[in-house]
Amino acid sequence: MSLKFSILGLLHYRDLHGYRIKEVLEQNFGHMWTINFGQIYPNLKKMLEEELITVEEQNCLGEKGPPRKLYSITEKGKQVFADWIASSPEKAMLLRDPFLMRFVFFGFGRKADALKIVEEQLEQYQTQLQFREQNLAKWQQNDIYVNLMAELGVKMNKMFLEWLQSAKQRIMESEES
Amino acid sequence: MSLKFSILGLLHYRDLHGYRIKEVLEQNFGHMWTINFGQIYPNLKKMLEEELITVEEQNCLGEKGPPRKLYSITEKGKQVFADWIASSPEKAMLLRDPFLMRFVFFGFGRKADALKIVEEQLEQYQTQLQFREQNLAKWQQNDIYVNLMAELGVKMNKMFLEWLQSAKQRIMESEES
DNA sequence: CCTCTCATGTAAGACGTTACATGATTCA
DNA sequence: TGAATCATGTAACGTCTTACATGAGAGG
Repeated sequence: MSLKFSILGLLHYRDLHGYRIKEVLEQNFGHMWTINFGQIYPNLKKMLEEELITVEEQNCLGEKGPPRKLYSITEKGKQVFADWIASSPEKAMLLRDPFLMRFVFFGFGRKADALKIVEEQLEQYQTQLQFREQNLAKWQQNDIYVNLMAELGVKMNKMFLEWLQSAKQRIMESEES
Repeated sequence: MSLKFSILGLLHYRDLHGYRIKEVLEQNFGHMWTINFGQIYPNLKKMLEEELITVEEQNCLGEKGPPRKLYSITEKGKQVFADWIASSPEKAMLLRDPFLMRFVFFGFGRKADALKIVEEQLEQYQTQLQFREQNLAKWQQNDIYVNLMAELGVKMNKMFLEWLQSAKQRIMESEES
């Protein structure tokens, strides 16, 4: 379960509460990862029980905003994280793209429908590219790995965009089956 | 749930039984998708109830091999599939890569560990690339969309490989934090 | 005969999503 | 006062994975 380790990773940077964890994860991984409160809070609860993190409740003190719970990583948490990061990941990656899922079967649909959906996806890739280029700029001063990751995101996005543009041409030139 | 539609898509090409469906899906999407029998058989059962497919049991007839159940797509199934393929997909893609998940946090680990894991991943990308190039060659005569998809797979793989090679250089040249 | 592959299936549990419930603070 | 945002949480449901159970056929 990688949400657990993502949280431990983020807590290396600074203490966070659940709501903020979701924001940060969405900013960093939001283009390829969805996180729900329904996952975050139960996870934090479990990690507390495992003593990977500690909590400090900021109820009615001088801080502004509604009451929140600030989580910090423990020594045990750092150890568990360190073991994870030095262990070999499973090799398989999971790319689940609802667009590509349809795309591969477009031959059984109508060319006009295919082109309409391709058009929509091109816009999607363009919007996403802007977002990722902003991220890249924003993270310029971060550590080398975060930077490299952001660069990969931009490269990948550009490649998908170029691929889909040339695919659109090929589809338009193709004969109706 | 897209497994349902993948199965309907495959059944447009030819009738299949559950075991074969898994093989075909793994050959085509195996690098980005894992499918278990625990998903396939219950899905087929449900799709039968929804009358999207029909079944023909090949028990003790002249065919060789153990008894199997051959599934075909119905007219209703084709209709449901056609509606799906003409509908706009959700935009978000999901990229869940255990390697990248670790990579982004390598700054909190040791450089030697990072390099070891990067090395392993390079091999993984190389193996995968060979596999995808074979697929591309194999699908040369298939329809335009399947071809384009296979090309994307190869392009993406090459990009990841090149990115990780240059990342390795940058990591080696970087100062230990 | 034994093992491997082909083939179908179920059950338990982990993981993820959606929807709902609650309440405080902020700002118009 | 009312709506929007910040914040925490739970319950129900759906999906996915892992492990197991079963059995036929093929090949040594």
